[in-house]
Amino acid sequence: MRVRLEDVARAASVSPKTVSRVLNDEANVSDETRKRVRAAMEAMDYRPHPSARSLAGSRSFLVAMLYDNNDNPASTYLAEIQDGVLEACDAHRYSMMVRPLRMRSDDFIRRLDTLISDHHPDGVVLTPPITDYAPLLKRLRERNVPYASVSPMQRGNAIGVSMDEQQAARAIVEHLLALGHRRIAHVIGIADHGASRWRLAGYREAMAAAGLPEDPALVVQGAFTFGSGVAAARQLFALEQRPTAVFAANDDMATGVMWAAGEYGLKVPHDLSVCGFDDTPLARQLWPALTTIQQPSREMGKIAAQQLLNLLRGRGLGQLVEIPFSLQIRNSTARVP
Amino acid sequence: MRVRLEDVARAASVSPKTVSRVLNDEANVSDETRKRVRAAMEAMDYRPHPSARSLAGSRSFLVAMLYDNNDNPASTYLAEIQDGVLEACDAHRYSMMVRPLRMRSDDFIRRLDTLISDHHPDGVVLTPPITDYAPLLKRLRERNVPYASVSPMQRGNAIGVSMDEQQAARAIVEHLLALGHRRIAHVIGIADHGASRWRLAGYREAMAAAGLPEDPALVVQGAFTFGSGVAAARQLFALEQRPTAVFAANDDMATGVMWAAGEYGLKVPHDLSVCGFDDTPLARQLWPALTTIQQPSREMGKIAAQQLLNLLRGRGLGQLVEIPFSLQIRNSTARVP
DNA sequence: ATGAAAGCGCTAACAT
DNA sequence: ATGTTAGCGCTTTCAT
Repeated sequence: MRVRLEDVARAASVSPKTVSRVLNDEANVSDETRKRVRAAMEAMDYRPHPSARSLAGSRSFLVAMLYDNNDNPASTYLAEIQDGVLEACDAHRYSMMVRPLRMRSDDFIRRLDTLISDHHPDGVVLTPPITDYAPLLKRLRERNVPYASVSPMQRGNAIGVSMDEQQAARAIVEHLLALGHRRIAHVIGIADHGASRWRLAGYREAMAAAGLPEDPALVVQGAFTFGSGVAAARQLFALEQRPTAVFAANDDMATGVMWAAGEYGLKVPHDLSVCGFDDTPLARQLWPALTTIQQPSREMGKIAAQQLLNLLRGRGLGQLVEIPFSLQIRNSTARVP
Repeated sequence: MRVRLEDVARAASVSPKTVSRVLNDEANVSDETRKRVRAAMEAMDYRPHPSARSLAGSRSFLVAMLYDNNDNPASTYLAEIQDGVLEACDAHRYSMMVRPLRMRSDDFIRRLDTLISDHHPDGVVLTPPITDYAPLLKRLRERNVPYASVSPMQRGNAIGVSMDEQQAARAIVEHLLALGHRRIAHVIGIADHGASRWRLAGYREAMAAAGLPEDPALVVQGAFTFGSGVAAARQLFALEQRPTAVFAANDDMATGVMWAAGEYGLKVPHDLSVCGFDDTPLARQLWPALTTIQQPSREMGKIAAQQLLNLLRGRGLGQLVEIPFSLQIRNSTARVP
C-alpha cells in the first residue's frame, strides 16, 4: 500500500503536522526532529500525494510552459527550452505542462483562462514570441499568475533570462568587418520578434560604427526558416553588386543561404562568407561549419524556470538573469575575396 | 470564489452525488436530471477541481508522454507527436506531461518508477525508439500502467498507431525503379530503430522484386541526422560506380545527401535522384523539393493518445490503428541520366 | 434513479 | 518547537 504522511509521522513518533513542516521546509522544527523525520521518509520511500497536497494547500506544484503555435521559431529551439524548464521543475519536484497557444487567434485569452481554471498552475514560463504579448501579460497579472520569460523584449520588471542579442549580432558583424568585408548583407527574421529586431539593430550598429552607410538592397526579409533563407539569398545574389558576406538572423536561414550559394556556384567561404545565430546542432554538421552565436537555449529555459521557482518558493523575488553569448568562429567565414 | 460541485448541486436541486454522476458520464441519472445539471454547470461555468477529483477517485486524469533523450530522432518529429497527444488529451480534459528518459541509462527504470510514484499517470504514450524497450514495458505492466505506442515494432497486442513503413519504403524505391534507376543506394537510420529496419527491409524487397542483387557498397549506415547524410553521401560518391539514385531513411539525411551532391558538382535530379522519408517541412522548402513519404506525425500522436484514452475511459479496449502513407513525388527524383 | 455519510491525504488555523 | 482540529472538493459505499 501507499505510504502516507501519517505513516511517516507514526514511524518518527511525531505528529502529522511536523512531518508536513519537514516536507515543506518550514521553520519551527528542531534539527534533531527534522533529521529523524527525513530518515523515516527515506526509509519508507515516502512520496507525498500531489493531489492531496494541492487540494489542502491550494498550490498545484505545477508550472506551465506557454509557447506560440502559430509562427513558432524552430522546433528544436523550443524543444531545448522545454528540456531546460523540465530539468529545473524536476529539481524542485514541481511538475510541468506544456501549452501551445495561437497568438493571433481570437480565443487566445479564453484558452489561457481555461488553462488557469482547469489546472491552476502556480506559475508559467513564457517563450518567444509570446513573452511580450500584452493581452497575455495583462490577464496573467489579473489572475495573479506569476510568470518568467525567456528573452523578453520589455526588460522592465520582467523576471527570467535574457542574452544581449544586439551585442552578439554586433560582434558577429564586427568579425566580418575584421575580415575585410564591406558589402555585408543581413537576412532578417520574422518581423516583430524581439530576436529579429535585436539582431538587425546589432547589424546596423556595427555597420554604422564602421562608417558604412546602410544599403537597403542588402537587408532582406526572411522568416527564420531554411526556405526563407534560400529565397533571401537568391534575391541577394541577383544584385549587380553582390554582397561578399551574409549575416542571417538564425542558423536555419544561414543554411538556406549556403544552399543557395551552391546553386549559384559560389564557394563558401572562398567566394562568400556566411554566418548565422543560435548555434543549432546543424551548424557544426554543415560543411563548412557555420560561424554563429552560441545561444544556450536549454540553459536559458532552465534559468527562466529557476527564477520562477525562486519566486514561487518564496526564495527571493526572481531576477532577469543576463547570460553571456559566445561567438563561434568556424569555417563559413573568411577574408574577403 | 470558486464554483464547487456542491454549488452546482444546489442550483440544480439535486444531491452532490448526482452532479458527480453527470460529470463522469455515469449511469442512473434520468435524461431530464442530466440535462438540468448540465445546464447548471454551463451557467455557472463550473470547473471540477482536478486535485479533488483525483484524490477522491484515485485517478489522475494525467497522461505522460515518454520519449528518449539519448539518441532521439529529429526534434521536429517529437514536437509534432507531442502536439497531437496534447490535442487528444485536451479533448477529453486529461492533462499531459512530457518525460524525457535516457534509454541507455542505468537509472531508466528508477526514473520511470519515480514518475509513476510521484505523478500517478493514468496511462502513458510511448514514442520511438522506446516503444519496444523491454524493461520499460515490463515495468509498466508490473505497475499496471496502461500504455499506447507510436510505431511500435512488436505489433502483437500493442495499442496505438502504426504505418506500414516497409510498404512505404518499397513504394518509394519502386518509384525510382520506374524511372529507370538500377544503381539505387540506401542510407540507413540509427541501427536498432524500427524505422531503420522497416525502411531497409522495404528497400531490399523492392530491389529483390526487380531482380537486382544487393550491392553492399550501396547500403551505408547513417544516423538520421543531416550530417550523417552528408557523410554517407560522400562515401557513395567516392565509389567507382556511383549510384544514380539515393533513398535516405529520412528527410534530414536526404538533405545531407543533396548537400553533398552540391559539393561533388552533381545536379539533383539531373545527375542524381534523391528521396527521403517523413515529409518534414524542410522537404517542401528545398530546391528541388524532396520526393518523400508523408508520415503524419501529429496525427499519429493524436491517434495513439486517443486509443489510450479509449482504454482509460472504458470505451473499448484500444486498438493498433494502421494509418495509410502517401508517396509525395516532387522534383528531386527524375529519369536515370 | 437518487441521496447521506464517510473519507481520500494532506495543510491551515489555531492551540499548547 | 510541536500537536489538535477541521476541512480542501470531490468520489466512494451503501442506503432508499
